Amino acid sequence: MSIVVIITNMKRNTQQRQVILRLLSARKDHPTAEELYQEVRQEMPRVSMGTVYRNLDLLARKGEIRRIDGAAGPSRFDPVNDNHPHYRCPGCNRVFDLPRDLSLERLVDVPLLKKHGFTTDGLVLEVRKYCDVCRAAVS
Amino acid sequence: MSIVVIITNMKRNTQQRQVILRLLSARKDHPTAEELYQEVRQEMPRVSMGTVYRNLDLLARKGEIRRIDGAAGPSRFDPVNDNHPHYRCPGCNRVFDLPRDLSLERLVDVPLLKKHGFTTDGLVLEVRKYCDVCRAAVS
DNA sequence: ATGATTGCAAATCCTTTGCATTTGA
DNA sequence: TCAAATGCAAAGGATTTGCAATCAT
Repeated sequence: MSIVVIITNMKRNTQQRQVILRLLSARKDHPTAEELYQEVRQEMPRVSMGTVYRNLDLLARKGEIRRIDGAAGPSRFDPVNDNHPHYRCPGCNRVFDLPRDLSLERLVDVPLLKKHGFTTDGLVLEVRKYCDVCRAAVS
Repeated sequence: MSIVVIITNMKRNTQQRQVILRLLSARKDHPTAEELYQEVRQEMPRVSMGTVYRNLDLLARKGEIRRIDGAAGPSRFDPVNDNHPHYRCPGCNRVFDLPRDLSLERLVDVPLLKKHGFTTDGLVLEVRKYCDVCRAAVS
């Protein structure tokens, strides 16, 4: 049994935070912090990268936006060059293969994707689950 | 029309390369370069991080292993906090939403995942396709 | 008033790279 | 032999952080 308390203070609705959120929301693609910084700078020339990063992180942890990068932290490597799906342990952040019966083809409608012109090559599917070690640690 | 030539020299089967590949293959999880480096160092104390990185990169580009990190490059942010799937353009590396009719539920067998204890929260599904801008540029 | 947030700069983390030396084919 | 690959150390890009000043409540 474990109780997780997420402390996400965000007590002030600053100019910077509003502008960052507004500009991010106005975009159809999904910009990097740097790209957003350049845009924010147009209307707030004195804003700093630190502020952009801090706010994006805060908003993401509060659940108002989402950070999209399979990778939390450094790159990981798989000896098998294949599109098989992975899961990441929220505890230790390590990555593992899904059990063999949960193959990509069984989990994902690959033909439908192909019909729409998306390549299944380089496909990324990552889900989450506590690994055995971390599960044991909290029980 | 564009012809892509991938030049991946790898003319020598060095001690370092063999050890790196053997140790990576022996693992069930998917280690970072740093984790692998620590392991390689046990049997090759003089190996350098540069060599580990260079070999992992070489092996990945040759297709013998796979680099797994949704993120090529810096983090990207999505104003919608939601599990919707994305595609990445191989040309400009930007990230976009899939068309609405390709919803997560339509593409992925979420119930099957849940039945196996995987959380669909924080799920990452990323496919590839050239964006309109890059498609126009090569045609 | 006062504590959250900022700008700034330095620090940190991960990764790549230049170069002289070593080594596998 | 001799280019590929290494070790080392320095550079690079992305992100975080310490701190004094500022600003929202």
